[in-house]
Amino acid sequence: MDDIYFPPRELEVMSILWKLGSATVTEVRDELSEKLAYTSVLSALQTLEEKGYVRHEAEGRAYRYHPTVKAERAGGSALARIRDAIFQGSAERMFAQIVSDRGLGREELERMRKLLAKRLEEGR
Amino acid sequence: MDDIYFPPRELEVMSILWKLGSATVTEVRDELSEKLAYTSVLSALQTLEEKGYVRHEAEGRAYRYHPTVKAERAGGSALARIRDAIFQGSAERMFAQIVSDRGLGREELERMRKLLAKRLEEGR
DNA sequence: GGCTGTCAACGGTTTTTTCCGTAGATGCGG
DNA sequence: CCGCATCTACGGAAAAAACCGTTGACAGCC
Repeated sequence: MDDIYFPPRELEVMSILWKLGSATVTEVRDELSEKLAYTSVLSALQTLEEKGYVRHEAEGRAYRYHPTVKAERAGGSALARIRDAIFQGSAERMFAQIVSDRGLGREELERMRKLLAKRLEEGR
Repeated sequence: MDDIYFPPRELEVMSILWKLGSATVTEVRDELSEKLAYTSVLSALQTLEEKGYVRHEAEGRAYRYHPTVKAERAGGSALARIRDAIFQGSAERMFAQIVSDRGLGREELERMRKLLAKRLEEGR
């Protein structure tokens, strides 16, 4: 599949767009962890647009940027890359790493269990 | 925790070191998906060493490179980054994405179920 | 000793990523 | 209409990443 990859800053910008659904330059800027110049944020968005990961439409005088890639798809690509490169292709090992997170709550784990159970049924 | 991040090529090199346990420049080179010049591979390893992710020892005339970071730890860091940036902090959503992979076999899913069950017990 | 092959060091080019200053357009309040 | 604020476009600097040519060191072989 075409492989989606975001360098650190571009990933942070995409993260904001996924969270907000869409955003203007100023809105992205306000959400960033570090305070960057307006033009820096604009540049990032323009780069992402050039790569085809976002599009924009006019909104008053400003542009509103929309992601053109779903988070799930980017996530799938990123997870596959990690699974293959770091866990040597083992989804199980990757899963073990996720599950070992001490910050996981009981409810969250329960919902994972349900999801897995459902997947085991349907999958035959 | 200190955040571990590998750009694409460096990740591929690390992947090979994790797989083989350790490797010389030539061995890494032979495993690479694209055929790079010897010096290109050496450069990548030297960069990684500068960043502290590998170390080397003499082996005959050559150097043998060892990862100084465990795959699990790099994996944990990468997964946390994906969870936060792409799945907006939801391990559950991330998990759902993993589980939706059609390539997952029944046995693998079963072992995941067991892992999760165990985690649910011990966690109180 | 001279030749050959393998190796690391060094330096440099190219490309990508990150960041921002400046300039020009436009809208708004007075 | 003027000044001010807000926005995009443009270009470019700076840093990081990717790649490799050249050089000199050294070992093995004849």
